[in-house]
Amino acid sequence: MSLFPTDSDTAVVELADLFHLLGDTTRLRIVLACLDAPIAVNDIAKKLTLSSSLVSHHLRLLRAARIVKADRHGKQVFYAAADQHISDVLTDMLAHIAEPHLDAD
Amino acid sequence: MSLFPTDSDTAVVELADLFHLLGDTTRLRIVLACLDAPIAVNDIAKKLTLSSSLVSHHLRLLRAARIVKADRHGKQVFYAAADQHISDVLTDMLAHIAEPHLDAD
DNA sequence: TTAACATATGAGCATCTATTCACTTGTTTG
DNA sequence: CAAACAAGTGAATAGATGCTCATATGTTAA
Repeated sequence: MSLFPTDSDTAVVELADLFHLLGDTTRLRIVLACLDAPIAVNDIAKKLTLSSSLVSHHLRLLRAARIVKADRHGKQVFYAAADQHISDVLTDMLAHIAEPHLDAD
Repeated sequence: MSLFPTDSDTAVVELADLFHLLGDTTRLRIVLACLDAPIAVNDIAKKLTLSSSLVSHHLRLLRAARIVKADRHGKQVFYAAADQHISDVLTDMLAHIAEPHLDAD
């Protein structure tokens, strides 16, 4: 297959799913909170001022898409970015935002 | 600021907006269609079997976020990826999908 | 076992959004 | 000018989804 998949390719759906998950502010914040070091659900909730219920809901989706991975230590479950590509994607997107642009369309 | 922005940072909102736009299958297909070479609205519509109205609606959003850029030639308007970071992001995400993983959570 | 804590999950609701349809705007040619 | 073609836009709607609340599951300590 070519570098970028064609219309009917299931990879498009997979790609869209991943981007969709990162496309929510709350969920993106949760991912960002997991980037530096593994962090427990409650600590994410406190850090972002969210209910642990909501954080858990989002982590469920993020884990299912393998954007984050879970690691239980006693009562707590620590979450971290699943692989390097996740932070690479975020770095690229930040670069896109930083890209200089004239407002000439 | 640190590599990755903090909670209240407006960059988080900007990032989420970009991901949100790529998080729709139709819109993502449109972006992918613009990657290889500039392509006219009608040609995108034909290639993806969509109404040109729908394509136009999506391109409006994609252009506003500077994911694609527009170039008019006569009656037609050609769209292309706005900068290299966009295809970089897609490449990274594809790598994430390709990442080997055991289904052990 | 019971209690306390940490995380997970189901249902309901309010909000958002992708799509369609009708129409308008812009461009070139006759 | 009018006609034909390309693209853009507004409104309406059907479906998706993030959040809250209540509850359940899992883990450790007493």
